[in-house]
Amino acid sequence: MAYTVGQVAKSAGVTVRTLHHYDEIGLLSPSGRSGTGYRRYDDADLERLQHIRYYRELGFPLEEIAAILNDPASDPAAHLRRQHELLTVRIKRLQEMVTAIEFAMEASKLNIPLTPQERFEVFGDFDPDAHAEEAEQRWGGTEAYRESNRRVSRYTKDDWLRNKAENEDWGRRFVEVMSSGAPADSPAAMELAEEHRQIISRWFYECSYEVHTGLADMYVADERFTAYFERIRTGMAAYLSEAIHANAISRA
Amino acid sequence: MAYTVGQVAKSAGVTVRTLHHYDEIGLLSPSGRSGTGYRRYDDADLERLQHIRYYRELGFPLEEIAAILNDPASDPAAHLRRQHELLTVRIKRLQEMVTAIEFAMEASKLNIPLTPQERFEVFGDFDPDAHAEEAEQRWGGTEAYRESNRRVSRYTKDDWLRNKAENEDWGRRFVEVMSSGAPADSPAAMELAEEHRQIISRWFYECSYEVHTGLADMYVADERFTAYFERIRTGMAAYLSEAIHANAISRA
DNA sequence: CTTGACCCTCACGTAACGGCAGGCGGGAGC
DNA sequence: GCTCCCGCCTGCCGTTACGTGAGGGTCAAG
Repeated sequence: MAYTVGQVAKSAGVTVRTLHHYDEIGLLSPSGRSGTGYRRYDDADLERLQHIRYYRELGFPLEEIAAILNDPASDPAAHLRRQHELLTVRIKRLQEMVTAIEFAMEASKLNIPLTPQERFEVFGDFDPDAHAEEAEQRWGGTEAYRESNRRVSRYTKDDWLRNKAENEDWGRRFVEVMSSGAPADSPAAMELAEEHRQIISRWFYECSYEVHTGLADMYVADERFTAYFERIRTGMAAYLSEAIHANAISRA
Repeated sequence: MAYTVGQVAKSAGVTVRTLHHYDEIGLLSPSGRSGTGYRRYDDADLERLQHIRYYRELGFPLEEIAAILNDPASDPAAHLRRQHELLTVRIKRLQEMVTAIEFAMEASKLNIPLTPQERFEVFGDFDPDAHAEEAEQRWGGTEAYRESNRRVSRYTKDDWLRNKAENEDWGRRFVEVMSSGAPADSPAAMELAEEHRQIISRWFYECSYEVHTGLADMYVADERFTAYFERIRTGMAAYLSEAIHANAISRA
């Protein structure tokens, strides 16, 4: 039931220095000391540290965390509730960022210029004068980044040409199906919609049916995307959008 | 097509000082200056800033961002792909944190002690010696936090007593249904499972059917949770779990 | 031609630790 | 009982990513 700094640091995923720092500023002082001055943490200290870690992950400054944790009005359960709420808000925000990236990616693929607002919309929508920053240290050393780095750098100039060719080939065949008079929910059109989805998944990002229909909506909702497809073939934006929706429904 | 620092700062959601800083360290130098020395940013600068903001949000140190962006091997599209991937990884991690909170909340509700590993599991699973930190500044000023604060602090001692009473009342009625011999997928049992879900939603966090079945699984998978329910009534853990699952299926 | 909002360059301040120096403590192996 | 290495201690200076003025030009609207 009593732990040393090293043990606490290891299990909580922080450094000893961090625990020293928390002690210095009075955010987390161990409940006791050994005869020789060693810090001794108990289970209550660990619970407090758990809350500290979560609030830190959510971006709160230490001073504020101290204020929140020392507030006698909110017990441990209240903190868990608040953390749960803040986490879900945050997840929502990251999901919006993902959507924004997908939008930017489509725009970049189709050579459509973005306005400043569109580029930064997702950053500027909470408090007009308080914006969110983040400084997650040493992410560069994590698996996720290395993996991403490996994948991204695998694309060579050659790959790009192949991707372009694949896209153009798909476009030709899609126009053919359109011209044949087959409806947008015909097997042939749906098959090409599915191929469209798989091309995105292969070259860009895992494109679920949900994400795919999101793109479809974008194609008809945003006039620049619409214009891009209309230049290829009149009515293509709506037709493609419908085919994507039909495909998503039939595969679900 | 040319913007001043102030305009860029406003639309990108950063301060002028930040842009000055990026200029100083050579991360983002405006493409030109006016005759009187004013910084002039163009669209390419904005695109670069967009990438900087996303990488920052993902926690990369500025130096590394500079290295990534100056790498001739990866074009803008490659950055978007990488950001998309990193964001989804991050979302997954936050979702794991949410689950961990739900676990901790149930444990706290039922007075079950957690081991250090369980408290910090979610923090310690990437690189054994490189952990993720975050310092999103001024979150304390955002809407999300204030809202959360308002909600959490609304609970008074009185509320807690009411919550406890509500829970006990539910428990009594649940045991009654069990004793009546009705199967776990009977309307009566399912009705009480639904009520269980709504009590959680009302008092703790929005508990979807998915989250609810997650809890149900926990009740039978973790012996401490099982033991808690078994002390109330033999077979209750499995019965409750089954009722929750049946309820979720029938409502979906 | 003034005035207020906006821009410039220093330059010091801050938060949350990282990292090292210099020194004590402790337990396991001889 | 001694040694040896690892873990703990307390300073203390360094770093990142800006914040926050100070002191002084600039630009457009009235």
